Amino acid sequence: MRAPPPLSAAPLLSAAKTHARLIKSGAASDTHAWNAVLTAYSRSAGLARARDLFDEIPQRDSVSWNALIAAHASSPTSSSSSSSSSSNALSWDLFRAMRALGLPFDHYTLGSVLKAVARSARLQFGRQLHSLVLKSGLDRNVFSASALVGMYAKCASLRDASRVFEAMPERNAVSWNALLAGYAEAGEVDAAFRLFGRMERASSVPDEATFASLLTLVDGIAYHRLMCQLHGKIVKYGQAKDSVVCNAAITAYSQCGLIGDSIKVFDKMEDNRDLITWNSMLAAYACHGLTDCAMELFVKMQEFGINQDMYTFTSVISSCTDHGHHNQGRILHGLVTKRGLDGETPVFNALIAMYIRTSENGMMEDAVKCFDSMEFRDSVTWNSILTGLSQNGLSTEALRFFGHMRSVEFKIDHYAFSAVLRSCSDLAILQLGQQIHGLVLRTGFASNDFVASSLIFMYSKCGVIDDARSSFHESDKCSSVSWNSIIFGYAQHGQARIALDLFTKMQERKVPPDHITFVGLISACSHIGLVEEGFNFLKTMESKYGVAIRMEHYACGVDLFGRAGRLDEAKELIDSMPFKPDATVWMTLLGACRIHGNMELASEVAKHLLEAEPREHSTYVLLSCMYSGFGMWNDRALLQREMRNRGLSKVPGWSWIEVKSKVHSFNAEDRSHPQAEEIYEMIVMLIEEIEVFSSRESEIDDFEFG
DNA sequence: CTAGGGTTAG
Repeated sequence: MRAPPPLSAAPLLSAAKTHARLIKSGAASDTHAWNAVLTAYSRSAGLARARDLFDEIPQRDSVSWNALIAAHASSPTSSSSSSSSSSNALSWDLFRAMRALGLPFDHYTLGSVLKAVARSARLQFGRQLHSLVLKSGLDRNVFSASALVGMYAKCASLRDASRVFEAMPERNAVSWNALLAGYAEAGEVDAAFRLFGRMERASSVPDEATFASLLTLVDGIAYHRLMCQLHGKIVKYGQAKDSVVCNAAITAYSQCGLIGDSIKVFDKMEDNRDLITWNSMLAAYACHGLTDCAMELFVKMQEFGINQDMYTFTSVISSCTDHGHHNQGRILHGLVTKRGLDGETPVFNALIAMYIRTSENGMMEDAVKCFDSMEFRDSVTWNSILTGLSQNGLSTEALRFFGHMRSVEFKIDHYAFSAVLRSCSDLAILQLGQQIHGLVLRTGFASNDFVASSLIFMYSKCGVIDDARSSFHESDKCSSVSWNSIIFGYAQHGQARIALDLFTKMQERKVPPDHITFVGLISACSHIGLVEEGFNFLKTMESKYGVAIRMEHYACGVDLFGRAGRLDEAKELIDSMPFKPDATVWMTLLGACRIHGNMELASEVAKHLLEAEPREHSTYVLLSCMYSGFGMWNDRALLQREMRNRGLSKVPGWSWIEVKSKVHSFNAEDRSHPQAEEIYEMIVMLIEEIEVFSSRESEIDDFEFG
């Protein structure tokens, strides 16, 4: 069970005294005094105590009912128990009971019921209350009208919220903030800041709630400038010391990459830190992968006697990023149980994600154990397991789990579709992928960029580039995600010109490219030998497009020169790198040495590789292959002995294809298939055809956009 | 007896 919330002793004590006096002195009719006790109890002793007291009041009036409804509408929430949803529902029931008794309601009543409706996002009830507000003329009351704005904003009906707001004869900061919070929640950055500008011009003074909402909009390094401007406004309106503003600022600074400023805000707070302050700082560390800082802060919180909650645990658990933190993760799991937080779905979702990240072998036992032990699972829970299976290459299990989800879960969303389609790609099972595509179309997820991206990936992997293109057309195309996939698809299919045209279209649509876009573009150029174009992307991606060059871009660049036989330039590129090249970069160069038969450079490169990753079997295989090509049998024998000494063996690669619901698999030089003769005959024919084709000039299709 | 705001997991 959960520890009860800390009670504020003084008001509770004096309320209890009044309560005792009321019972003893026979002042039963002093409803005013009873109501005061009711309010005090609901604030400091919890909902149950308030309900008991309500039953004791001899002559209940509207105020008694209002107080009880208000108590239900603001009782604390917990994801595990259904107490909040039921207490919200009870507010509504109490309101109906009150009216059935013929008691009049007022702006106090409606304010509370609207709050309860907003918290449970029951828009239909909210609309009924709206008509009551209008009928009773309370729409001119600033409390009722603001509560209405807040209700519509929380139910994500921003048009209604704004309509009520515009019709208000009188507004205060709460009215402005209610609408502003709606825009902030929906991520409507422009609308939110336009409203803020109006608020300033209307001489409404922005307060701490205004800035708390605005700060949540800061999301990514692109908001750096905006954050500076906001900081200026906060100082101007004297809100820089408010704890709620500071808490939001810690998160905002972290979001725009300025974790140092988050720490500064946190350090300055000292006297007015609350639980959310600590949780925000913890989340900032976790988000930046600063595991040690997060752990240290977590311990410090305990030393300060802070009552850690589910937010604390979800953050500190999510700071365990890799296998190195596996033990810390387990300890935290133990603490979760000890603190009685094992009923909290978000905490368990974080644990599942942690076990997936920190597992060494990509196995999912721990995560599945968590999943099995949970009482309340939400879509995040299901999707985490599915995504974990899919990302760890457990494709068959992912497909089976997806089937399970469909049979028990209420709704499959874009996360699930994206993951399961990815597994279809990995297995190259087109038929099942097409069936799931059908499901995607029926459920209306085809326009989602993530789903479309997986569809594009699947079709292009299965060689059906036209269907990949159709899926691209159906997507929203509003993020780089689907663009990247189609660019990759055409790059893999050797149609670099189309990939480059797509990049032009992407820019016309003002979709910002990211680091993955450039991997696609450079490798597209590499595949058809557009060396200068490819190198140009590498040279300008930082200066012209503001995308930082990463290791994989250098690997692409090495491939670009390497495939074209310009091995010296490939080597020069590696030498010019501002950071130490990793194994992939060297491996790319080694591959190029093999294609172009440069044994001298290959030996040099192999030295780097065997030093950096002595257990990588593919280095030995590539090198040994080259030795045979050059007839260097002694070197080959030495290398193979070395490989045996280190306990390494060649891991064969497999290919497979699905024909009429049967999967046929092959590995190199494999003649075990019953139709091997025919298959190899066909390969010879295909190779001839390819040679004829490539001797002609390649023709490029025109590409149309929708 | 009322209304708005800050922290979490894919």
